[in-house]
Amino acid sequence: MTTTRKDNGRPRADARTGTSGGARRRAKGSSTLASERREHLVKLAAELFAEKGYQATTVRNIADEAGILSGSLYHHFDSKESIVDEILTSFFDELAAANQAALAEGGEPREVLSELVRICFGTLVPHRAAIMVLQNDWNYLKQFDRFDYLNKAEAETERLWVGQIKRGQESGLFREDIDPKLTYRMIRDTIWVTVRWFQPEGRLDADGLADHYIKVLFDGISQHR
Amino acid sequence: MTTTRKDNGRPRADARTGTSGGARRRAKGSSTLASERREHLVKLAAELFAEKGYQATTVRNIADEAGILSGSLYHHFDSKESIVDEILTSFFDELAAANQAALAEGGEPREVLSELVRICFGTLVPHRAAIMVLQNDWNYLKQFDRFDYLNKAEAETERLWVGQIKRGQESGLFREDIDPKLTYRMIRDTIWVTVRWFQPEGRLDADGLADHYIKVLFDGISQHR
Amino acid sequence: MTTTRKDNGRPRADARTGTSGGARRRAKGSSTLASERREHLVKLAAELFAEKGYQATTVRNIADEAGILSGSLYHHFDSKESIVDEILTSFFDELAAANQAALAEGGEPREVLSELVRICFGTLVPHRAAIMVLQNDWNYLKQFDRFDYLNKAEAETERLWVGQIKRGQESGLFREDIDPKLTYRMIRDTIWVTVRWFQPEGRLDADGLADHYIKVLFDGISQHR
Amino acid sequence: MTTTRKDNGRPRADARTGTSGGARRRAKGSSTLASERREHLVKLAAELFAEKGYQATTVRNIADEAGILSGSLYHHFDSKESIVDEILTSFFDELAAANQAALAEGGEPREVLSELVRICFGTLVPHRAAIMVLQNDWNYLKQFDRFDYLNKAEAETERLWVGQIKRGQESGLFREDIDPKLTYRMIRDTIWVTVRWFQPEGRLDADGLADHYIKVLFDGISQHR
DNA sequence: CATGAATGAGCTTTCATTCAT
DNA sequence: CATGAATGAAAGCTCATTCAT
Repeated sequence: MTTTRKDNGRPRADARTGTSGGARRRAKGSSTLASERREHLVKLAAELFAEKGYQATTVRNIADEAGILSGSLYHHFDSKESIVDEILTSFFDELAAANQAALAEGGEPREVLSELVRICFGTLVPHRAAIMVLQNDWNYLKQFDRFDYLNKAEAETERLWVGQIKRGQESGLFREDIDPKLTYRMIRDTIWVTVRWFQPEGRLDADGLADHYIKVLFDGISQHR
Repeated sequence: MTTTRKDNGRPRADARTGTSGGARRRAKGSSTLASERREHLVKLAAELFAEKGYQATTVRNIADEAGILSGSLYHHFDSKESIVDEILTSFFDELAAANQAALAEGGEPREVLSELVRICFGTLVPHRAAIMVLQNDWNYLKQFDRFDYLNKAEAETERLWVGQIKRGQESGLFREDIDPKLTYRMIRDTIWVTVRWFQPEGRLDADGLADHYIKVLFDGISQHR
Repeated sequence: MTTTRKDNGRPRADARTGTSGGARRRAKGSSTLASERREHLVKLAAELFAEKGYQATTVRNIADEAGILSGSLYHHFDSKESIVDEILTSFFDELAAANQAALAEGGEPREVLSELVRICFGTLVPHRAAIMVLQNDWNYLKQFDRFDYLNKAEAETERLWVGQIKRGQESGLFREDIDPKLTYRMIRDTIWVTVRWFQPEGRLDADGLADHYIKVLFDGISQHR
Repeated sequence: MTTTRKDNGRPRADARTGTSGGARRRAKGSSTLASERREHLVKLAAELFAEKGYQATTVRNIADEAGILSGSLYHHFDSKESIVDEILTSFFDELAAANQAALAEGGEPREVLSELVRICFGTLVPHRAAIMVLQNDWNYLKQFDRFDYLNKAEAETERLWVGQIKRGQESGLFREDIDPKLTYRMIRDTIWVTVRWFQPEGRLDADGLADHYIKVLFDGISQHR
């Protein structure tokens, strides 16, 4: 048995931290190479999923891009689903970690919320494909049990945001007449959906977008003298 | 020559205005009946597209829902594409008309913008399927030339919104430090994306949602003394 | 029951002679009108079969051409096969009659053969479609029992031609070293296949073609002093 | 990059000359084997096309004959069209090469023409299917752009034949009162159409047929004392 | 006679996946 | 690890034909 991960596609803890256990086990480091190959394939697939959509991307498309035959992909992944799973998992894991860190740092609700917004916008470039898939293909992917964990992660995120909004209302910082849950959803969607047209090379980069949005979010578009 | 429309799937003018020319022909009643049957099928398809997505919905799914065989659908439509085309066209036509009407009525930019927002939220229920398809399947559909007209319609809508935002800035009503185009896109996306979780039977109906969003949009979530 | 012929598609004797029995039965002559309508439809179908081929021509193509719906064709014919059957039958009947007449007239084998050749070329215009179908679609149609009669008719024609060739050889008019049956087949094919490129409006009309071919057939292309 | 040819179906030069480049690569042997499999499938398809016609032969028919599923054929070919394309191309390439060789050898027009006739008859057995398809299905296939090259090839062949006929007329060998183009077409058609009834096992083989036809062509069927 | 709706069988093609080599 | 061949299920679509109205 090799260390190649074909089982569930969910990265094990050590795979994410970068301290590959495989390297320790294999003097020659071949499993690390394998892992690099694997990550390369995931990246290629991600690009295609982002561009054409998950369903419209065939495993042959991915294989072609990698210069191999479609059947050969199954040495690295046990299904097309497991590839996208890997893309999504890595995104969610990173996001959750960043969110936790922001929370841990503490501060006024406005500061925390701003930081959460900035974190979201910050994933737009490194996790473009995952967000694109979530925006375009989630309606399809949600039917598979294997992706249930995404709903759980999202619920947890919602809990966290809504908590901050309520805290802001209680401390008199935020208006009383807004619905925390509703407001969270709108913020969330507004941010993620930008992935469809956002161009990192454009006039505004991700940080610029975040700043712009934070302004509007907290104070609206009206002129307040 | 028959009245069955299989050609381009784009509704004729009289079909959109509501003063159905077909009604006048009702003497034989067949053309109206045919049109009703057709509309019924479109509705069934729309429901399925909304729920499962365009690609994941098979023509057999649609036919099953209608209690006929898949081949029989082709008596009414040229192709699967032409069905979704019909759904989208009817949405865009109605939206464009409503937008024009709002513009024509005039008023301060804040009033016009509020009305535009309300119009958008107002389509959430009657055109749920079209909006759902646009959110979930546009990335796929855009590759087909036949849907190019949607891009044109969207460009026109953008022109209209951005015009109002700029007018508001010029008259000192809206902040100078927001980007009109960017702001429009965020508003647009924030509204349409709600289709994914909006439940008309829930706590807030479409009007309630609109009001809530208009508040946040103009004045932000911060408490302004 | 009307006099409309839906049964086997093979014209009854009186239908071919032109002295329509139907006219006698119906004072109003409606059946004659029906017959004209029917013949018109056959003509339209023939044109399409000639141009696109039998298989590639759909009953909808035919109906479209006639300005009716495909189902309506089945009031006149009981199947697509019966339409082509009618086209072929009328061709073969006329050809057989002309051949018989040529035989009956008698004369030297060279004269008779020339006449037979001329008859064949003479059908090129009035029976273009039938000949085209026979050239292009016979390989497909032959599988259906209903067209077996065409083989019999062809066998009879072959008997007749071969008889003349043999008679010519016996009387010393034709070379001894040619195979009668083989020669017949080549003559036959050479003539009919011209339907693919023959243009009645071109440099040579059907008679011109016949004369040209007769020259070559009897004396070859070599210069004989 | 693999050696499997799915692109245009037109054989590469080395595949036609017989000095298979694949043979050199035989070390692994896979590419040669693949090519053999492919050729085998083409042969099976050719047989079916010849017997039932191109349109009437389904890809399932072909797959059944090969003992595989219809979808599996698409591992080897792009489409049904590309299979027949391969059949026709290989025929035309070989014919063109043989014609060129005959021309290059030179000789009196009568000799050259005789050789051309013999070449045509000579393809009757090895390329039976291609010729059959051309006779029966060309009327259908010609509508596809991909087969335009066949028209060009035919035009080139015509140029070549007509040139020889004219040369014969100028040198006084052939009669002046025959139309070169017309004569060519009749010769051409007379030869190819024999594919419909020619049986290599019969009384005359392809050479016998050719000799018989050459006799009639040059000197006619009349007894010339 | 014609319509309009539907049938039912079949079509070519696609595609994720498997597996012996 | 990769290939090449195949599977098997399903996809969108076509078409001759039927039949109640």
